[in-house]
Amino acid sequence: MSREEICRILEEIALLLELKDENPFKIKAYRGGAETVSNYPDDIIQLARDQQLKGIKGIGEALQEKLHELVTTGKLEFYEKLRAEFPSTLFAIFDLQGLGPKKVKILHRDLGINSIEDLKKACTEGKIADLAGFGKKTQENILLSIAQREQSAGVFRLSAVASIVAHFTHLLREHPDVHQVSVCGSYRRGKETVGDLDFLVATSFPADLTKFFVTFPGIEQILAQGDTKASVMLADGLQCDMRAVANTQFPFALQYFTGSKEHNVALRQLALQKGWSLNEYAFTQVRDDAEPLPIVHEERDIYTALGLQFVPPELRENRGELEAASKQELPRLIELANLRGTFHNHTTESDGKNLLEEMAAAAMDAGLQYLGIADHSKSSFQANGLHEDRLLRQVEKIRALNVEYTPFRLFAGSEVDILKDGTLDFSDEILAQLDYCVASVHASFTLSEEEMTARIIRAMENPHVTMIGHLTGRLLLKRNGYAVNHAKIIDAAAATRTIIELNCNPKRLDMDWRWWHRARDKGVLCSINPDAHHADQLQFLHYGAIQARKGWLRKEDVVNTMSLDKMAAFLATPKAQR
DNA sequence: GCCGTTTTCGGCCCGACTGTTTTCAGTCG
Repeated sequence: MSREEICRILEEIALLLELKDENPFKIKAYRGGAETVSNYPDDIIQLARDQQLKGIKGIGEALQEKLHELVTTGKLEFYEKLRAEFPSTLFAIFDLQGLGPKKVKILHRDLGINSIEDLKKACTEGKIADLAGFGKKTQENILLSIAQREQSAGVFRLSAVASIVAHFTHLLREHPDVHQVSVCGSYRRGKETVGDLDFLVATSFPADLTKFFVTFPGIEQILAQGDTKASVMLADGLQCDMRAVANTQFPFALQYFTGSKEHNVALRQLALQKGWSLNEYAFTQVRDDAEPLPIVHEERDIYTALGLQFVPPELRENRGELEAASKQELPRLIELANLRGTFHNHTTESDGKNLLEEMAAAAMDAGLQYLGIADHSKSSFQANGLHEDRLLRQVEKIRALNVEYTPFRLFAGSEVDILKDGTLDFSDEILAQLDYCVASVHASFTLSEEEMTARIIRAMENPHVTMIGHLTGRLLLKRNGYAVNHAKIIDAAAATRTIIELNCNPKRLDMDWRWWHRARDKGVLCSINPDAHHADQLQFLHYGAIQARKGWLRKEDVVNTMSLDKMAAFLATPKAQR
């Protein structure tokens, strides 16, 4: 039983207890237990097996016993009994925005609703509006939520499939008859979400490879299996395809299956101009007066043959990359290794899981020169936001630690709430004592686009606001961002010299990559920030680099590529003169 | 269900917003 499975079961218990109207603090205890299990820095499975969980904060006697039962028997009687009381399809309803345990319980009890399908039917039949505590508006909102969910069904966040990609790629690479392996498709292009995974292998024995592929762990159903292609469905609904080609075909297949479709269509048109046809296997001559066929050893040679610069996969979205490549004007894209530090990180002082010192140690381990600490401000109650006195004490502590940490450096900041009217949660006098500040919206999401845009612009006009955090507040596949006029925000950012964050928490990836090219052209700087609530989450910078590349950003467009000296000088310069 | 220089019970995160009500319950961050 894996750590993830245990967490899922504890979370599910919490939901079930909510349905049963249990003591909310008991529910909280199960959630806390899941959190502890997920973040525990040691082998908590082994500790549970050896009954050595005593003393771990958040795991009391009851959870100690339950975890022991889970890891030794693979089952938990308490959970099985609880689960038998409700249909499993009921859980999906909790994912809908606006529906919590109380409402779900009423729907289940009074209308016998057991699934999203039942719920949708009841809504369209107008049965929901008559329920006590519900109304017409609620009914409409539920239908909206369902529509949004349907839109994103069978779609996964990039980070959610990363481990499957690594695992399957590894298994394929280990096979003795495989020469080359790559994942293709939207995953290779670094799209924020993917619908399926495409694996490509070069081999002389394709049929053996498709046979091998369908034996991979976690496969629930084999959708198709032929001599060169296999298609499978994993238990979580993720479809994985594998294609096997000859070694000489590999570069063509890699290019073809990476896409995007629109990029490929444009590329094939270029080939036709030279008298060649391009498909997933080769160039072929289609006109007598065609130029001689090029020799292709690797993917790059295809682009070269067409008179193009190599187009990195992240840019292959048919958004001007071929035109730029034909003029040799593609930007030299930023790389993860260019990052020297990062801002917007939390500690246990607000809702982070690691101490200030632990976050600093993780940053040093990651090879960073500096780390910005930006805990929540007081209005974010739910996140244990800091009042002025706690903030100033933290600043003092950071200054003291910096003496010891030299040449590494902590920057003292705050993730200050942008209040409903665009003013900030801290006064200018307080903000002036910080090295920087990230200003973010955490409440009043339902303002009109005009109001929300004005609200954020007002915050940017504050000389102490260094950068705007998670611009739209979106949670990928879960919640749309609040209404913001990106173009106006970008213009205001340029005018006020305010940095825009690329929040690289894989659930957010906000501001969206589609806007960065425009921001860059207006001279707006980007800060790639993990929004880390745990020391391990500094690794999110990896996703930030990918999204920045998708947004055509170069090293010079991203502030946290600056060396420590330059960064310190930059922050010390008044905002208007940066 | 967890926790404890108030240690075996009593407290545990608080406020805004929405949609339902006619003073508030449910949900969310």
